[in-house]
Amino acid sequence: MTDLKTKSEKTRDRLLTAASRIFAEKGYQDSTIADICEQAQANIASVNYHFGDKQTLYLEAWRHAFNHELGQYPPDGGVSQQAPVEQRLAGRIQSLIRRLADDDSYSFAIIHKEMAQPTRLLADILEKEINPQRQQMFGLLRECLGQDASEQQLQYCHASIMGQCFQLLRLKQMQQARPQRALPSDMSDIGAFAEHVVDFSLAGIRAIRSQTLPKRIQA
Amino acid sequence: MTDLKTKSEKTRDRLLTAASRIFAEKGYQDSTIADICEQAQANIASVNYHFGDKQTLYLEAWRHAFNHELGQYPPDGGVSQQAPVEQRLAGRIQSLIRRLADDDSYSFAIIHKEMAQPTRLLADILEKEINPQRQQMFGLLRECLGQDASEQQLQYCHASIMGQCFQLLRLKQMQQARPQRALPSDMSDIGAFAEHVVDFSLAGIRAIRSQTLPKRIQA
DNA sequence: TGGCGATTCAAATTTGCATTTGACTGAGCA
DNA sequence: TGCTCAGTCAAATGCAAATTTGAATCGCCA
Repeated sequence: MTDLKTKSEKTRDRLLTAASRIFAEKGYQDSTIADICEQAQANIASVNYHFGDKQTLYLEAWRHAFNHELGQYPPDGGVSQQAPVEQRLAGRIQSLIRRLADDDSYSFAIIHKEMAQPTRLLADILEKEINPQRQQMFGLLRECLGQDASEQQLQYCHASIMGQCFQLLRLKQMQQARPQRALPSDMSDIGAFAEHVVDFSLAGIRAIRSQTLPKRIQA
Repeated sequence: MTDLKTKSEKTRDRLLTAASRIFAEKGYQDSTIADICEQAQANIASVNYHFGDKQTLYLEAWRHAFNHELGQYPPDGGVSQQAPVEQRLAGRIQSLIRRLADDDSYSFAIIHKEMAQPTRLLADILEKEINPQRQQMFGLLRECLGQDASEQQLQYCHASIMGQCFQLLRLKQMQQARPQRALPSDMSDIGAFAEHVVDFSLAGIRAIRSQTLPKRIQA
């Protein structure tokens, strides 16, 4: 890791790391500064010293997690721009799922919590960081579905894909929330699940597409 | 509505109704007893009198919502037991989506919040109430996927379907959380979305099934 | 009518947390 | 050696929200 100059930077860094982990695990409200500081081996007052308040720590922690994950998960999944569109979509889905499944990737887990219990604190950041990715996804879907696809069909297919991806987060979360109980689902083989979502979704998209085409003939 | 005998039952009922709505909207932590009592036109102390504490109110409110929805949304979606299995699965998915979309159905919205921010308070109830429905779903999926489908494939398909259904809740939630901003998705036509999920999912399931069959030939 | 258990109420108490304070530490430097 | 200043610390403060209390009220029935 990049070695840091002063002791304060080390503490600040530990705070950000612990905060992103705990915010991802419990959400903004349920996370306490005391807990974060304890896990970061820092004093309670260090949050105030380094960040001013809990809200700023939240924002900075998300940014910290997000930047940390940048590059590690290219949005295109490493698939060439020249590849067929379904392959590019597949790469994108796989990359997203791997990122969501990564126990050290907190930015999406925080978003997940934020969507369930909006604090509105991240709203601006999300708009700026997530919307571009969303638009790229829409572009791929438009290609897959054909030019006759309606805006609604695009949105629905997007929802179908994202819903499956986030379901993974939900199941992960539930598992870690109750260690003793029998697991409702085994999501340990992420690669297999990612492939499943790709196969399932591409089949779904082709079905929607083939519904759309006949309309053209009828018209 | 069923007329209630005593005034206390009325207050108790108003508390349960208000509580289930507010817990569904904000989750356990973010809901305050003061808010619930205000909306139920009851005194702060009435929660303590009727339920003892906030946790018990939470449990009772979920039960109240769940019972209230019983019958309104038959799990089979009104499709005959003799219908082809894909049709029965379709009915089930549609029924689930309509229920999730219903602004007056709180039990699933509370579950949704509970999954994102587990309080563990509902764990036992959920196990008892939800697992049967889950098992029925697995039965249908097993039929659709064929006898050669693995347990993992079943779980993955289940996750794909439930993920899409819950995505609707997520989007609804986000919409009501930020009134002014441009909507990320238009989910106003629930019937259309329900049909989309059915078409998308059945196509996905058939694709998984056709992957499975060849294994048998190879063997 | 008067008494009594069931409810309701406003006000007090307690709790859990974020935030603030002011004293302490230690490294760098003249 | 003594000054400065970024960081650290334990303890105090403040506040919002849950919980408790005890007095007031209601509805019913002897």
